[in-house]
Amino acid sequence: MLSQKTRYAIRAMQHLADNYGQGPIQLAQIAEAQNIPAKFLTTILSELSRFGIVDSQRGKDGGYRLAVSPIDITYGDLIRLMRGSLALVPCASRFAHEKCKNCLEEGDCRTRALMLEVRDRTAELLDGVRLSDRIDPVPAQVDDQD
Amino acid sequence: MLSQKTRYAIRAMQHLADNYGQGPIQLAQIAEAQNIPAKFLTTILSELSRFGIVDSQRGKDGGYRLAVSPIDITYGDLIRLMRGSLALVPCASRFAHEKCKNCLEEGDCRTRALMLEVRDRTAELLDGVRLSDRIDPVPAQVDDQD
DNA sequence: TGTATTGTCTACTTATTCAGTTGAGAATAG
DNA sequence: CTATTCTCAACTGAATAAGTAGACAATACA
Repeated sequence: MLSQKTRYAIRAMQHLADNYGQGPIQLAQIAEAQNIPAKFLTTILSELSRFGIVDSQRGKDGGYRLAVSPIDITYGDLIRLMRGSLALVPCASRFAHEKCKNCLEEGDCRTRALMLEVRDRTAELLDGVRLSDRIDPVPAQVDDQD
Repeated sequence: MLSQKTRYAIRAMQHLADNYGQGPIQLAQIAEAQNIPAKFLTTILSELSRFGIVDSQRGKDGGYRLAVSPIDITYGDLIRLMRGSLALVPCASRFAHEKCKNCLEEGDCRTRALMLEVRDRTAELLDGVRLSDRIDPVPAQVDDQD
């Protein structure tokens, strides 16, 4: 699961993408529109700013804007940035690869091939959609069946 | 990421699958072969037993065995059992669907469609491989690039 | 110059989850 | 009836997540 913080970051970035090229957007406005606790959002936006993916401006009429065109930011980028990896297990990560603790040797691992496949396919999907893409919302789920 | 407990559960189940039809396997043996803390494994196996996916037998020469043929257990089943869901966000889960906390209305959600696609594709892969399948291990990763 | 505004940063706090242990108990074989 | 093996509830300690507090820095504008 994505953490709450990652989800907030995604929504904040969508908000900035929707207002790209329109001058700085204030934190308070994002917080309200996206239903994110304002104080927590400061942590998140400062972090994104340190990552260099948003620019910030202080003082009157200050705020935040994307540092990069929304066409150049994928959902995969955002999740990797906030969470470190798209993979289900450390040994199946491609950018943050490390040995799974207490596991057998990687060469003997019975699931790594499958986990790599899942991570690759997930990356393909998440890197295929950009912040500039308008995604049609799917109707809310009614049934309760995963 | 999968929790350590989920990863232990998967390895324990693989061990039982490898010894399917050969009488009960003792916890201590699984723990040693799979490098899992024995006491923790009791918690895990008892849980799996309560789920009805393994049978246990107490007393001398007791142990555990799969309650179901390994051909009828997929990796997706195991992860869902231990983690509750394959999805990246609660609202994209199909079997454990619930609203994401502090989110916008589902009908307005900009990422749900994408998250549903990821979860469906992940499920397809994970439910396509069974405990009975012998997966060829992938050579250990050398480079560090996810 | 100075004051209101808006973001930055470090350091908490509090809640939750994870990982694992303890220890008493119950079934079974012999 | 005893040794073995699983069962179960409760507990602990560590890590992570989620969020808050509050002092500080930059900027605009008067």
